[in-house]
Order: sequence, then structure tokens, then C-alpha cells
Amino acid sequence: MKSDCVSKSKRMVNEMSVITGRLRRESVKITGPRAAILEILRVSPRPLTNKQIFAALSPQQCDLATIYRSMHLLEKMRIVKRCHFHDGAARFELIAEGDDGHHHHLVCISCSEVVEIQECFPVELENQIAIKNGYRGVTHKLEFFGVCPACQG
Amino acid sequence: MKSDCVSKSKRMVNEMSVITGRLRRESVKITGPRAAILEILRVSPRPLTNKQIFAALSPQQCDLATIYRSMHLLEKMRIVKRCHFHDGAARFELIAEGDDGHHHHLVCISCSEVVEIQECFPVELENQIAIKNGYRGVTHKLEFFGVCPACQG
DNA sequence: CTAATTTTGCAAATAGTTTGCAACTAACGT
DNA sequence: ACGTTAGTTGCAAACTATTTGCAAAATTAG
Repeated sequence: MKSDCVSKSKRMVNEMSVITGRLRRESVKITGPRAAILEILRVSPRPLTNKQIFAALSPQQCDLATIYRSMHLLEKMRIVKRCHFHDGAARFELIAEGDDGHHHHLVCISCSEVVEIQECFPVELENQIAIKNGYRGVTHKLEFFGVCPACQG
Repeated sequence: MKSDCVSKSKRMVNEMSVITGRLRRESVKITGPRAAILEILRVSPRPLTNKQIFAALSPQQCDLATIYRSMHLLEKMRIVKRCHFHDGAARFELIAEGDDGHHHHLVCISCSEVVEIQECFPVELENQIAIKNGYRGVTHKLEFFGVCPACQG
């Protein structure tokens, strides 16, 4: 039995072998760039922009265009989730296997610190909205913004 | 008393005179481009991108850059609200005088039809989130996405 | 009407993202 | 281990949204 006693966080579930298994299953090649990108995301405590991922890679480990292409692929495979903090750049974070990746963030408008939020928009209310308007397959995008403790003057 | 019996919608409150009054009060000049832009927004049933506003104007009534600048100004003055449907371009809609402009949208992922939604994320829940994380001045951005009645195969 | 000041048009600069294409490589079968 | 082959990558160029410098033009106060 492992002596590793890191708290059972989402990150523990995202073992590289689990992810690469999923890739293989869908006959997506596990290349150097992809492994490197996934490793960056795996250890990041917050969603990253493509540029941030690029910067986190060892010098020229892969092209920025490859990161963009990888994120599209991983997003389609539901391995990463795209989120928008409305500063112009998309951000990505790993979705744990088995998790639907649906959660939200609280972002500091001053220092950009990001907290993952478990609370969600009430399902019944969302259903009501869908029914009232005749829409099907309704989902939502929700992000919170405020000033973090450290940035409160 | 007016015989006009259009339903008392948000649009009725946005009389041009009311808006120009606000501009004058803050010594912002009422120029041709600004009046034209505001008129476009006033009659639009949905938020518009800068490019859509530009297209809606009479041929070369104003430059695209002027629209961008105007939207920044109007946003700062809280005359328009910026919203994001996550398709790469910001959209803007008029905020009625007295209204805080806080509401959300339900967007069809197929035809982009937009419905304005009155339901909102529960305040108590938002407060809980703020307190739990020590954040101040917490607000949120929320948009719904689904398939509208007309697009349901 | 004129001065003072703001605003605009135009063009060029940014920033994020996408794409064509030839060179490259992981994965599979042998 | 080795070649085949389809999926991938790097590079550069193209695109889209947005911003900005600056001289010319327009609004408003007096």
C-alpha cells in the first residue's frame, strides 16, 4: 500500500496512465508535446491559458500552435474543460475521469487568484428556464468575480 | 396620455432623450456616431457585437474603431452592458435607466437566438460563496446555452 | 461665432487563435 | 527490430477581435 498521503484531491485521480489509457483507447497518439502539456495541466492548481502552458514547458518543447490543437482535441475528448474569465484568453483545466468537469470559479479581479467553487446553479431552476422557453439540452456557464482576501486594502 | 400601447418593455424606458441627458450630465459629447450607435442598440432585441452594430449603421456612418471606443465609454457609464456568449466577440445591450442591467441570457447553440432570462443565481448562495472564501464585492457572469424550439430536429 | 476640448477616421499595431503544408513519428503488424 | 502509414508537428502566414497614435473634424460653452 502506498505511503503517499497527499490529500485525495482531483489531481490524484488524473494519473498520467489513466489519461494516456483514454487517449490510446480512442487511437489518439501519445506524443511528446501531448504528454508534456498534460503534465503541466496535471500539476497546475488553476486553469491555464495556452500561452501559460507554452511558458511552463521546457524551452521549445512544443509549438504554440500544437498547444492550441491539443486543447481542441482534449476538449472534444472531454479530458479538459475550457473556461472563460473574460480577459480575452481561454483557459483549460483537466477534468478528472468520471467527473463531468462541471464546476465554477471565483476569480480575483485584482490578482487573478482562482478558487474552484462547488456550488452550482440550481438544477430545478435551470429546468424551469429550459421548459419555460422550450429549449432542450440546456447547460450554463457561470463564473464569480470579486476581491480576494489578500487584495482587500 | 399616450395612445401608444406597446407593452411596457425595457426598450420604452430607453428613450433617446433620457440617454442623451445622461451623456450631457457627464459632459460627454453627443456626436453623430454615438447617437447612431445608441439608436441601433435601442431597437435591437438582443445584444450586438461591435461588428453587428457597424453593419447595422448606414454606409460608413462611423468607423469601427469609434464603435469600440464608444462601447468602452458607454460601458463605463453603465449605459450598456457587455456580455459574452463565448464565440469570441463581446456583445453589448442597453441598460435601462434605473435598472442595474443584471440579468442573463439563454442562447441557442444552433441558430444563436437569444432569450433574456430573469432568473438569477441565488443571492444567499453567492453570499455564502463570498464569505466562505473571504472575497468581497462578489458578482457573477452567467449564461445559458441550449437548443431553441425551432432548431429541435 | 470662436475657442477650448473632445471625438473621429484612418492606418498600423496587438493579441488570441487558426490553418496549409511539408517533414516527422508513434503505433501496428511482421 | 523495421518498415508502413495514418496521425502529428513546426513554421509561417492568415485571421479575427480589439486597441492605439495622431492629425483632422466636430461639439459645446461663452
